[in-house]
Amino acid sequence: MDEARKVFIDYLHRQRMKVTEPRLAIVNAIFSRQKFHFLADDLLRIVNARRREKISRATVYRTLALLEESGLLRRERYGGEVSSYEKALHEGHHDHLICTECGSVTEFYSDELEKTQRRIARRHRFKSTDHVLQIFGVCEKCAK
Amino acid sequence: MDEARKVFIDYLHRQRMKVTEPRLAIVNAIFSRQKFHFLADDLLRIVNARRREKISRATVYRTLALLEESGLLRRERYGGEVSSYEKALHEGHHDHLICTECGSVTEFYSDELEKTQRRIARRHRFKSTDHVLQIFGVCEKCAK
DNA sequence: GTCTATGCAAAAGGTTTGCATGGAG
DNA sequence: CTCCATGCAAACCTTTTGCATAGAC
Repeated sequence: MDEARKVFIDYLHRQRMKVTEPRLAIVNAIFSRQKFHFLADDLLRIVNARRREKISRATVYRTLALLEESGLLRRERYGGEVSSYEKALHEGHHDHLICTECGSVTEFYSDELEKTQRRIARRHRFKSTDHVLQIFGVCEKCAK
Repeated sequence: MDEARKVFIDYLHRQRMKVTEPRLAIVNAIFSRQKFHFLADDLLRIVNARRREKISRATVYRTLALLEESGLLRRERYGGEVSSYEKALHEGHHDHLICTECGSVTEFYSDELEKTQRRIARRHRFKSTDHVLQIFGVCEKCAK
């Protein structure tokens, strides 16, 4: 996605930060791939796979933080110890079905669910801004 | 709650593990308090507050693991880096309203929500076993 | 007495940071 | 030319583990 690249560059300009090669390489690595979720460590490996001058772990983490601030990524932790990152460009909030067998994550969106949640929040006089719903279980493939 | 203490002791017996003073001190500290959620580090501080012979961090973690295995606690991670533990005695599944201002956690249960989730899982041919729903926002108190 | 639990300190594992240097603007 | 970004290594922080000793059964 060149869309993401553009958003990121705009963000850097707005913040008077520099558009550097390592930063671009990282956004490209993330958004030219179709996977929605990944771990910092996987990204490090992927982005450096075909490079002579390796990008350091520190830079990967620093760039992930920028991507999060710019709204391009969302950082999450599913019960595990490591953070995973999710692309946020394909916006429109959604929730997750997480397979405990193979670890696959399926996204879904349900308007009904959103409405129910808003109703619950209202009932508790809670001003909700966001939510995370993870349904754990076994996906179709693993169920066979 | 003496209920929890009893369940824990039974569990230890069943596992041929020892009922030691530090273990009892930890269950008591957790279940004589009304809070449902806490961090390992807070627990360490609380349990040692009035003790001459301090319980070590290692023992606290080891005991928390036992309490989790025995079903008395549930371990969770809300986006932060540290685990928090939730008492599981007051059973019956429930979800959380989490205030991003003061960090307070309010529990709720909605049958309608449960049904909707089951419907979604079915639609995706996903065998759900469990789920976690966290609604983030601002609680009534902090909203003022 | 035996064998598990404890404390201590060190190890782990993911993430962050300080500092000197390299490179964008 | 001026600062910000990078790499490296060390620091961090929570949690886990190895080992010698203390204590439950």
